[in-house]
Amino acid sequence: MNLRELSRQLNLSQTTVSRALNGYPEVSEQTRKRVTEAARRYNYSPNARARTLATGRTMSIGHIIPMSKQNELVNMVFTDFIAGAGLVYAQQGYDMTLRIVADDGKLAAYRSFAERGAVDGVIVQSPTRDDPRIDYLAALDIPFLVHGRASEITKPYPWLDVNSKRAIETATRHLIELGHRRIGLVNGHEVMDFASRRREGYCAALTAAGLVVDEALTRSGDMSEPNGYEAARDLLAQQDAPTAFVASSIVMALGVKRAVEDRGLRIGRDVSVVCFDDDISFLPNAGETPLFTAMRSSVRAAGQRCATLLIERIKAPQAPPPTELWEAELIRGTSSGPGPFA
Amino acid sequence: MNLRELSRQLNLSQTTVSRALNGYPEVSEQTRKRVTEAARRYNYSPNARARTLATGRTMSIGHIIPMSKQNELVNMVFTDFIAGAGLVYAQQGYDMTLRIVADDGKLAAYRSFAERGAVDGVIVQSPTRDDPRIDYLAALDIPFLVHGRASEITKPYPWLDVNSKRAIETATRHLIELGHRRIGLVNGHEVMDFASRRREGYCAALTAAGLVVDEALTRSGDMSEPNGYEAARDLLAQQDAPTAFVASSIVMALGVKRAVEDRGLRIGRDVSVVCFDDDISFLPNAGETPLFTAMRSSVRAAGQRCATLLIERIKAPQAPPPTELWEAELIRGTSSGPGPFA
DNA sequence: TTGAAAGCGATACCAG
DNA sequence: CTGGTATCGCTTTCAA
Repeated sequence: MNLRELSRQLNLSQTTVSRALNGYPEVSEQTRKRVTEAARRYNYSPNARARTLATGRTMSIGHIIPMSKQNELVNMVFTDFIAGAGLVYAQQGYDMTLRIVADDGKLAAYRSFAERGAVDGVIVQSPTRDDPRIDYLAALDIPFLVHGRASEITKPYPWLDVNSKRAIETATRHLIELGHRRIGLVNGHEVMDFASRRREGYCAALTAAGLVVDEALTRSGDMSEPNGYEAARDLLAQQDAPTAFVASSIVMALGVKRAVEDRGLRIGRDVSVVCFDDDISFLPNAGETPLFTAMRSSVRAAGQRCATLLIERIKAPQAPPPTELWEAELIRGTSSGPGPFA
Repeated sequence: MNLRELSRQLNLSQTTVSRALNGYPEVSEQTRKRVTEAARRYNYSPNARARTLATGRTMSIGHIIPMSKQNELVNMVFTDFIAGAGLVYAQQGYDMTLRIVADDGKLAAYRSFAERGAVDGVIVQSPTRDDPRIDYLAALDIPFLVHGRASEITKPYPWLDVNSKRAIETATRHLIELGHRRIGLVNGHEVMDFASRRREGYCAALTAAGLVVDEALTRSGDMSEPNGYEAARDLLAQQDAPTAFVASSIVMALGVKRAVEDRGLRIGRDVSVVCFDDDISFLPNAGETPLFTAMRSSVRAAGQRCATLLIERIKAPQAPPPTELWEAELIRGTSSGPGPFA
């Protein structure tokens, strides 16, 4: 049953039926009732494809998820984020259009979404410091929202980010206050914006305490457990090894932990480890610590907020780009499980 | 730039341009070249919304993810499944349309996908024994594929399932061969098809060994760690407590483990635990054991295969519904971590 | 308050 | 091999 048939049954024009069903005020209540009843009786439901063409809106938001060939696994950061965003979309009548792509296909995927008008807006996740997607999307003139920031991009664009720098700064200061003087940094790739901000926080805390930043105590690389392990192992093997670590993610912290224990040291006694993360990827050996729970719900909250902001932007594209900086609470590990802790 | 403008630039009809771009054979190579070049030059890309209406295909597949109010977390089973499916979709030119809904909104969500023609096909996950979605979708005449089965539904429908019964049967037999005579079953809700099959496997193994099924040794409920804990705790508190457990998922096995240890018993010495799972939900205290890895990639594989089957079905709707039963390998835990093991 | 008709931007049939 | 034209099913002016 489509609109034409329905309107014929009712002896009304398509226009009127459409208006009645879409809640336009100029329809008499009586007609509206007739129409809605008939619609229900004939089980009419408007064709989404046609509506989409007629209105120019798809009522769906694009998300692109990179899946690197090597790890073969989708970074689960995206899971909770998507769950949060999806809740908001559902509530607002949007669907999520998801595409899984290889890392090198990301840009093309955004382009395809935007140019073909397949979605009404897109979310950009995990930007690099100079992420090309941002200019690209701005030029294509499609509403978007970045989860994170790209510090090298100066033109205003809409983003929501968590204050990585401050969080790591606080964490590092915490270690300094515990008496540590040689503190290792096990960071992600610093082309990633958040990773470079985390280094800034680390450096800021050291400097503020009158300590010098020793490059030999910092490492950056894949945010994986094995890489955290290797980094910490190397750092611990140095003479004058660090007595504490700042890890840039839980996953890496777990690698650090393993390296520490491999040397026969004990975390919390011989070595302190703190970490910050809104990357709640699958965690080898991570327990359901309060930390972990907090991470998950924090990412979900970010997803919700990003979705909300994006939808607002879709509805009011002229408004100045929203920017929102979240202050992360420093969560001290009180875990009784094998999670990372201070 | 749209088709009409492009065709005017070229002094060709829309028809010809469309044909040239879509690789129809009846276009002369020369024209095709002119067209493709112009398309590139003008950065033309066909409007997805219009194409969707014209062809009647959306080139997207619907997935519905229930998010129960209570646990507030999306069951991560879906993550790897979706990753696998998404890979196939991307490869075949499909997008995934995702909707997160409350448990009680599932049916309506499928309906909305189907009736409005918003997607070309849908995936049904975690069916109950008599899942209403199946008849519903069949009546709506939209291609679908069930991951799992609904044993009470007799009409043929397309599905892919893993042989839960056999897996649990094997696992239970394994325990019997170890000498256990009182074996507890910690199962999911048995309205879920897979859970009822798992019970069947459990019973079959016992019966085959000449043992009687003691209902007092079986529990079913939420597939959560706390529920696994409670179930096992209760069973262990009985006189004549079980000396071994079959858990229906890793998560529950972890609860069982906790209950066992709470009683001062040791797994592998005092009590044996086996589990089967293609539910790779977030695991409190689970390690990246080979078991776990295997689960994840198994679910991903299932996602891939389901996607493939569904797309085939979309392309050949008349073909008899495909059905595929996968035999699960029984993975013995050789984990050195805190995972569940035999 | 209602209706006629013009889009939306492609695809696809039927002629030539 | 190319073109004219109807079509997909709705929304949205514009007129009445």
